[in-house]
Amino acid sequence: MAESSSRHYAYSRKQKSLGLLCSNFLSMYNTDATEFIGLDEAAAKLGVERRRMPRIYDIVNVLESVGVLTRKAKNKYTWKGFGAIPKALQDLKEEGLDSNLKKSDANNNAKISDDDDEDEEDEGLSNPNTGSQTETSRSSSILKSSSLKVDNRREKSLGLLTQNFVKLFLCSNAELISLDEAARLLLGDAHNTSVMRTKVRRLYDIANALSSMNLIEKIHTVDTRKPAFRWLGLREKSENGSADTIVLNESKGLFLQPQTKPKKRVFGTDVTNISFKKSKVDSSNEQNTNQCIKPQKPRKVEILSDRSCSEGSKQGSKSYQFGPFAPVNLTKIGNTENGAKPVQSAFSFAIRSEG
DNA sequence: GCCTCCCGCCACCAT
DNA sequence: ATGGTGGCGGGAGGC
Repeated sequence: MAESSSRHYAYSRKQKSLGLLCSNFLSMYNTDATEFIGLDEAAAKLGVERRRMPRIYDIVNVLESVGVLTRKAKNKYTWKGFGAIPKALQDLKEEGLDSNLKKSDANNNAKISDDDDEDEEDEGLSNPNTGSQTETSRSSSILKSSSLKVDNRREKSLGLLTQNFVKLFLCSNAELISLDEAARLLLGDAHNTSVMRTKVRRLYDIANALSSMNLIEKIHTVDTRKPAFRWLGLREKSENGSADTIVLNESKGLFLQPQTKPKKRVFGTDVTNISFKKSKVDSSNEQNTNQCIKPQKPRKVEILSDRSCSEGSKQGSKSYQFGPFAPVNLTKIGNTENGAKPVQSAFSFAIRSEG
């Protein structure tokens, strides 16, 4: 044990990060040729040692949660690809909304009010056994337990947690959810600090994997410095490249927010200010690059995103774009120097009020 | 026994 | 120093 601390700096933790591993995993298999994936083989190709197999499992579980993979058998997965994500999200959303209805029924339809109590607390993602079926309902493999006992193990699985985490975004109008809030919502209400801490730890894992797919983005709020996640979902770029429209498939532009200055309230946190910043991963010398960009409102915003937001993906620019999970050299930090950044969308978190 | 992977200690690192 | 991040691997549950 003592030696673990004596590890030289010969290597960087980043090189072993879950996010990077996930990126590499994705770029390695994201081809038409991919059909089946053997975890041992994957580990070997990625240079993952045996003892680090748990990391592979972590990734695979997250990927499976969003439809990219499907478990076939032990150590065996079927590659579905990114094209399967929309459908998976759709299902997830339906599941979430469904269970949501059951719970709060016609209780809070027009929750346009403001207040501050988290109305999404009833998100219906907490229940342990009662409504658990809704969550894993059609998740194919995940549920194959068939027994009502819903293994404790399953309940705490990274995969289920991932799905619930995603539902948080899909089923609410929030685009931004703080780490704390996510942990709280996903846990119910932790009066136990250690339990919360553990949950948060898992959230980091999930977030890293999801980030490498560009489904979410990690950011920091200015005032409290607390970490938060921003839903990116499946984005579509307009020819302009300026409009970062979030298009969750056929779901009536759920996350699109007008600029009607919502009531800034981000799950408990008062994120009044947010400003863009760049990734820390390859932040060689970009400390001055992160000036506060001011939209049009007088309030400045500062978002410290770990993984830059807009990336110059060179894929077809018409349909969905799953960020370029950069190969080994990751860190894209596309072009981030001019204003014109889609900062606005950062305001989209408020309660959507539309008529 | 091997496959899975939950759990949380504690080092790392930005502030 | 503080507190967010996250590598890491022990160990337990599930075949």
